[in-house]
Amino acid sequence: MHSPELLKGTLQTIVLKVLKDHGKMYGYEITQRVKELSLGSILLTEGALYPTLHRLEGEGLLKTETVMFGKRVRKYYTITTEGKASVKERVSEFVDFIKTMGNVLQVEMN
Amino acid sequence: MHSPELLKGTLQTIVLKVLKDHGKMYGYEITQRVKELSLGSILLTEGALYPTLHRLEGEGLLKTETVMFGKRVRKYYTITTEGKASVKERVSEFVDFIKTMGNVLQVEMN
DNA sequence: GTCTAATACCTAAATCACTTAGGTAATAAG
DNA sequence: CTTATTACCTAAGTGATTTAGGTATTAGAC
Repeated sequence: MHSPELLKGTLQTIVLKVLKDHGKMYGYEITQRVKELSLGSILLTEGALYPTLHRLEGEGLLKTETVMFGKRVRKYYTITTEGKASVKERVSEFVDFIKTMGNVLQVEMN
Repeated sequence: MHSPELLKGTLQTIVLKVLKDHGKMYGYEITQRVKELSLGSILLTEGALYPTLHRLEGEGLLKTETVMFGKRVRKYYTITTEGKASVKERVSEFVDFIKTMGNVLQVEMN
């Protein structure tokens, strides 16, 4: 586990990117995928995730579809065209940030 | 300028690392050095910097020396042995974080 | 069969680093 | 003499995230 402070400001980008790469997913599934991709070091909390999903939906970057799975509800999220444009920008902004931090901290990031 | 949210959680690491690399410095000088190293994209605000310096001093990671420069006060900060250990840890933690983010966002950070 | 862990959604109060917005004062430039 | 820069500082406000709750279904262990 990383110190959680570093994660701040990256949650939206992570959610959008994972949804862009893996298509239709529901909230809980996103937490599991991120856990997998990060080898267990990024554990999204539900208290942060659900409000973020609702916000991204409200901004038109995600759209939803509620499905009954037996008696259990699943709310699937898909990225919109607008969301794809946004994630592209956010990821490249993140990469720029990392390059800058590499200069400031004088380390190689690879 | 990067979106400032990404910077959250990195301020202490930046301050400690810059002080480790450049030796004795005062607050204003740190803002200028960081601005330089980041090619103008990281502009530390004083409202964040000074409380951080005081906190790091309180934790024993920095020590200070106040010098009169003509009629102007300058408070020089130096990193302590404890601070050096801390910065080493924080930087490698940051590098780990970047690697993890590289996996999650599926991008090369170099 | 029932108890716990995992799945699956959600909200709301509290936290805390940081921004914003102040304040003081010396020096340099025009 | 007025503005920009240097140089320190504090405190209220902000906002993303944590913490701490709540509801309910399904699977596995004992």
